[in-house]
Amino acid sequence: MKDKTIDYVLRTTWLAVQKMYNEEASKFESTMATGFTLLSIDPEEGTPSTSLGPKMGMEATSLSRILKTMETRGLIERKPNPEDGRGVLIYLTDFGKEKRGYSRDRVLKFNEAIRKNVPIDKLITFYEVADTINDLISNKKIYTNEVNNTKY
Amino acid sequence: MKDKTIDYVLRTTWLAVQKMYNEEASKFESTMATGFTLLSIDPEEGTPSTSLGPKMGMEATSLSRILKTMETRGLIERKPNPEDGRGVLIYLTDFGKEKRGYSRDRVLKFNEAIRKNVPIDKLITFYEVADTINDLISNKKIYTNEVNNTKY
DNA sequence: AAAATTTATTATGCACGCATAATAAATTGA
DNA sequence: TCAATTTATTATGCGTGCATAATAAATTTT
Repeated sequence: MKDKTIDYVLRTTWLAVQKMYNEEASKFESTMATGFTLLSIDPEEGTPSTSLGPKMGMEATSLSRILKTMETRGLIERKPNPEDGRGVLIYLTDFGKEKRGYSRDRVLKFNEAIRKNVPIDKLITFYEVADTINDLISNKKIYTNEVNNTKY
Repeated sequence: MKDKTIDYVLRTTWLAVQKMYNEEASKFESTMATGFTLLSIDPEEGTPSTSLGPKMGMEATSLSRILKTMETRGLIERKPNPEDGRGVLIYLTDFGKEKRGYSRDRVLKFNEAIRKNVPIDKLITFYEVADTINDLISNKKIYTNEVNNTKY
């Protein structure tokens, strides 16, 4: 494993998690992204769709299609936001609340399993390294000093 | 960051890396996956396409479409494997070799930047935790003990 | 050797996320 | 106030990866 690049490790580990979540979600006719979205919607009151992107770490434009699919499947309802003519409030249906419970269970179980099998200090280091990677990328410090097109 | 779930950290960090690689690749009319594939192909001799999936950590079926696109774009040639009537050997074109150099540069620069900014012991821990996550998933130890459909 | 199984590949459909462009409403500025 | 800008949303196209099914060649079994 240590001879692999950092991007390889990140990529394959994430793909494994994604695959696992999608396999689990398929057991209750759902998907990973739908599950994550359900968990980001307040089950008690209208959730402004603007709040979902930041919470889930993705672009609003990516969410739009997911929400549309979720509405088609009867998991949510989109209602106009009375306080903002552009905006939308998301409401979970009873069906959506049911699926949300299943998703919540899967996410909790996965995260518990990791915490039980990884010492806390190592987990903290893992988070720190992820933070550093995100910082390096968002600060654009990697490719800025003159792009090198050397051929190998 | 520490209040985020492990899957959230993995997902968003990988998405940031993917986005960065795609932005870089677009500067030389390529994509991330094409770059990774180019780097897995031996520039000197025919590469059996069977070797690519394991090396890149993905299914052969996923690669098939990527290779087709790469051939269409003139980066590679697929020739029948004389030693196996089912198989295919991949050859880089000169154009493919040129793009391979650009991709190699980007991957090296990224991994160097991380290594310069993350102490080696922390990086090792990062790899260890990733290993543990992959093990837990592939050993199916997370959801096997009676699926719990409790509603929340 | 013939039948059954496995392996390599392709095609197709779907999920997930970004980029870009369009539209409409809200906000800012002159 | 009216124009310019910003913000929220949707639509669309594309890249990336998996699942499934089909096909053909190789291997194993009988």
